[in-house]
Amino acid sequence: MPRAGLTAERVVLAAAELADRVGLDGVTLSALARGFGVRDASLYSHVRNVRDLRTRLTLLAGGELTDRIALAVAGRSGKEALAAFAQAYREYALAHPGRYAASQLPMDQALLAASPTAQRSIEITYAMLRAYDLADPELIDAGRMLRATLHGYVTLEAAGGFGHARPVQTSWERAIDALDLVLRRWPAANSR
Amino acid sequence: MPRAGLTAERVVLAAAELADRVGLDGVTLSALARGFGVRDASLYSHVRNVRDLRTRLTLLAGGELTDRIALAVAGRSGKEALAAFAQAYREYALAHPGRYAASQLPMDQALLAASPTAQRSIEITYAMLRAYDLADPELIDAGRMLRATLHGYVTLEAAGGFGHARPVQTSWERAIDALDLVLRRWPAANSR
DNA sequence: CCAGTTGCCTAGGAAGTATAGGCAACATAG
DNA sequence: CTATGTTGCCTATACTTCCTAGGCAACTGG
Repeated sequence: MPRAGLTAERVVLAAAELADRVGLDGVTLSALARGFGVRDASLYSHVRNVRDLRTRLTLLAGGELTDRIALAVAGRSGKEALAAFAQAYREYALAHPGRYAASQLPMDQALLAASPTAQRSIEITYAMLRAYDLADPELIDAGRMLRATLHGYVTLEAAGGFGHARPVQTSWERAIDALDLVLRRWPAANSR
Repeated sequence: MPRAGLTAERVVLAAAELADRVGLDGVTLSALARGFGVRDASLYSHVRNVRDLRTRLTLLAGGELTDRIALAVAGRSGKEALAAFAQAYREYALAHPGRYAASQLPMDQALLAASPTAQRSIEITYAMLRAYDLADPELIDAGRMLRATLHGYVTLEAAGGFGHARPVQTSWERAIDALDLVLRRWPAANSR
């Protein structure tokens, strides 16, 4: 039986492509094995189990998303950086829905803490927010809100949640404006 | 073989409770059948298939969430209504993680359009936003952003995405303040 | 070349989804 | 009450997915 030349990397990449094509739920070891022309049991030589595959996929997609964002915000600050950040984020999610979904999967906290990519993602976000003169602890609050808004937006969009005739792109641009506004005037704790 | 007295409603309710207990992924016809002390095949007398079960679960959870929100905002306006809305939203998600996840599942658009609950949810949201003097098309944009932020927040929270030591409740309160700020000063299209 | 490693396979089992047909509990009409 | 039609349960079965164990030969390195 000649070897098919599989490696863990190749398997994960194929999983990413399959996720984008048929959705994350469609990524099974069985489907991947069929794609490679091998038996499903053969994949266990390269990934430990489905959970291992998903973790690797999460890290791959998270890394890609972070790279995209880093490239987009490089050399920019203020609203320009925010818009670039958000645009890169949404474009990645639109172009790679399965990868994006994988990037947001809950993951073992220890693995997450050990991931250079996760750290980098946080640093890029905070660097951008510091240009709005935000510092601890407002930096944390604002960072969380930013992430929530972006994630919520692309998730609802992907789920067909914006059914109104109003073009989503227009609403998106308004949302970026709104985010810029609150980042410039982040509410203090006693603003109520 | 005496009948176990199952109905579709009972099955869906059990699914909701199981979802909250073990997560939405753990809701299987097999698990439900075990809970009722019947064979899995028996459940097909009450639900057409897994997809039908999920759709019913989505509608149930969506209705509960909408009821909670409606109750919370009744008689309130402005920031008080917003805070009540958001609090009801997050509390439901925290108390019923599986139900909440089910409420956000993509669903057949035709079924969604025919759902009184979905319509009601939209109406409640827009009623609240009108108190901020928002009108079409800003109403749509703002509504989308509100939903995105809330959904993103509770989703990231549930996935353990807010790992920093900063208490999430504090960040949450700041996010509501931020939302109130942008709703009061919703950016116009030419604000750039 | 030889020995050790390992990537493939088969075999098999567990769990979940789903269909078909049978039987008796159930509901309803006369 | 009885007869009849309905249907909720079961068993049997098939398929899919996930996973483990052991065997064999391709592969690697000395």
